Amino acid sequence: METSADNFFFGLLPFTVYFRIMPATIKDIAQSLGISPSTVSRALNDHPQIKDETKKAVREMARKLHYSVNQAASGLRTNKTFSLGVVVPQISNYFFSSVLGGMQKVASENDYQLLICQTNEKEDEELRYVQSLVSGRVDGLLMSISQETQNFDRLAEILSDTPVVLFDRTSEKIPTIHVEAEDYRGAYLATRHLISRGPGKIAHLGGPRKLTVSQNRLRGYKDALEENNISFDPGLLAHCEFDIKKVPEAVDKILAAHPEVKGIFAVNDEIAIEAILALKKKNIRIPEDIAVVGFGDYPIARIVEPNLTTISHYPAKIGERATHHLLKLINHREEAAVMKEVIPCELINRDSA
Amino acid sequence: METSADNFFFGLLPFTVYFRIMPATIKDIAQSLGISPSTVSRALNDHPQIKDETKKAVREMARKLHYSVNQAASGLRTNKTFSLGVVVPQISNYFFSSVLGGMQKVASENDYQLLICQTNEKEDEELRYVQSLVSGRVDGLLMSISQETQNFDRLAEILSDTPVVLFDRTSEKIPTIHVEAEDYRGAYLATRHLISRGPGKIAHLGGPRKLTVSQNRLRGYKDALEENNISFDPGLLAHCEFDIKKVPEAVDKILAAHPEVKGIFAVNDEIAIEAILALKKKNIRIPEDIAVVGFGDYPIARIVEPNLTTISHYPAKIGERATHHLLKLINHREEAAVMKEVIPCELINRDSA
DNA sequence: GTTTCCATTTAAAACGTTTTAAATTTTCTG
DNA sequence: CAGAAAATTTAAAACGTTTTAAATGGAAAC
Repeated sequence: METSADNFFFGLLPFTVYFRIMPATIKDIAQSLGISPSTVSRALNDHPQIKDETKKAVREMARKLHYSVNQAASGLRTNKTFSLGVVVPQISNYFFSSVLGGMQKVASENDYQLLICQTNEKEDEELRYVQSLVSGRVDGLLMSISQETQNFDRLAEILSDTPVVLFDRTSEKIPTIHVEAEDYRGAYLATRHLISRGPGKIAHLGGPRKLTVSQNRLRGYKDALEENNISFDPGLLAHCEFDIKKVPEAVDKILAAHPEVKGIFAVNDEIAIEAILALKKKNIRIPEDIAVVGFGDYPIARIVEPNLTTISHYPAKIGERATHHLLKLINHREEAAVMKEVIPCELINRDSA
Repeated sequence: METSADNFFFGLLPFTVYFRIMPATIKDIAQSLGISPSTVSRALNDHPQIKDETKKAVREMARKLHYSVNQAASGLRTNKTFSLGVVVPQISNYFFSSVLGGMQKVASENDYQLLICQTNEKEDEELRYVQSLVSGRVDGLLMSISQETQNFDRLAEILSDTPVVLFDRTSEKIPTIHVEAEDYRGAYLATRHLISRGPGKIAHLGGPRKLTVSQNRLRGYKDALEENNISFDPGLLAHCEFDIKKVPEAVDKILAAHPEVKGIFAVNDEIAIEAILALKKKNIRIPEDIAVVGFGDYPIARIVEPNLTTISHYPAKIGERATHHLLKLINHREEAAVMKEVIPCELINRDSA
């Protein structure tokens, strides 16, 4: 744990930090007012059977003593934590951090807090986090499945006891509410847009094969081709696994097999932009020689030259809706049903296609 | 809460989700093995006084019954939550989401979890979150102060009872451990780099005046000028408040007053890139006419044209170190002292300067 | 066959809250 | 002013865990 950065300490002030004076409890309030703890508890929770006068006195004393409720105790008694667990493959990533922002918003509007975990796409970390969150830490789970995850049995088993909403990276093996971007239609729109620019072959730089997201975008691409009587050619498809380092090679491979390619649809904006960089390095003009469409409308899309035409899929909205559903699951579980919400996509027409 | 997106539901499968079969407790394990709950508790915690044979039996039964410890109960008894609260102005932002990634890493290595809140730069939300986190939810706090925050008294009071580490957005009014980027030196390096390109005026697009981060970067800029016998000219300084919409106007203002400007140092990469876009729109060549240096080394820095010369300040590292210090504070509070760690910066030389 | 000692196990209390059921006080009715 | 009804408060138990202090049982020592 110790690193060389330890050398960068400078003492600012020569005193030591102290803390954790035992915080005030309900009993303390009761004692100092000469009333019972149950009355204090009820007063604090605005129970109708408590006299207004008493409530006022209790609240005042609570403030005076810096009282704040012990969540562990309250949670133990009520079986509610007012926390939601979030399990994502990666936090520092435009898509997921935006989703998290949306989740935070809705959670906080409803007085819930977010416990956020990052799986690094590892199946075992994912399982460990889910396990830990489910054990009395959270009232429900928001989850986006890691790339690596193969075995859904254990996960489904753990989750069968807990309200959970899956978002973006979903699996039908976990029967619950799913919130996804309109990946299929987005890809369809993107591909159709490329086709509409004129005759020529359209290639696809795909994502990890296992992910439903990639699969749906691939289907959208294929269906758009088919609808325009273009037969799908596997030589025009390369999978980059969300890894930008693989892009130049993938572009080379496609161009070698099909020098006449007129358009590329990439599974996301990062890949699309790497493709643009690779094409520019070859002095291929965009969009005149090859047009490029991405997916996601990342902030870079309007910076890269040419500005990237892409599909916007509103990640914050995905987070908001997923959280909305989870809260509904938690608080009205009677009405809960297995279903899927798809957040609409939109084509953002810029200069790259 | 209901939005039009509710229309996008399609039932997937016609059944309802059920959950929350009462989870197994220590008592259940004890009962099914015919031993006492205390023995079970100790066995699960690998207490040395428990026979190996007993431990094995307990662990097996725990697995069989899908037992997992109730954190609320355990936390209530031990006064430990193994959670760290994180309060940031914004989650979906390259800098903060990267910091969060670093925090998650160190926290998880030490079996801690992260409770993450977003203040949206609002003082009242900040106070509300801190209040709520501190009340028995977390063992300590990682915090980056919101822009709006004026009154540190209440905050300092609440935090005096809890281990807390401030990062990036710090304030000396809260005497504890601070972890910051080397803002002063980074700005100094950036400005010196611009000066070294040849004679000419160097402008600065500054951040929110209240933030120590902005202040330190401004100091670095000024000191680099002074060291090269260039007197600071307020007409070369414009504050954009981290708001990219204000950049074109700020650039115009500076250029109107000083058409002979040869370099611009921006408080962060986003601002720098907006400045580049604004300059390009005026057909000003970068870096030949005006050179630009940013701060942060965001992913866009290597995409924009020309590629942005910038200062890398390693956000994940900031998160890792802050968490490291907080865990130390929590677990060895005797050694705790008020101090500051500064994470080194580095100039990343690309094409814009 | 006691006694001592050691290794294990256990009963019971505690953490701070909420809540059921009962008790107390106040107000109303005639 | 008694008695009923209503309003308000309270005692005590419960949530699931950890932990102190005490108990149990068996082996070793005498």
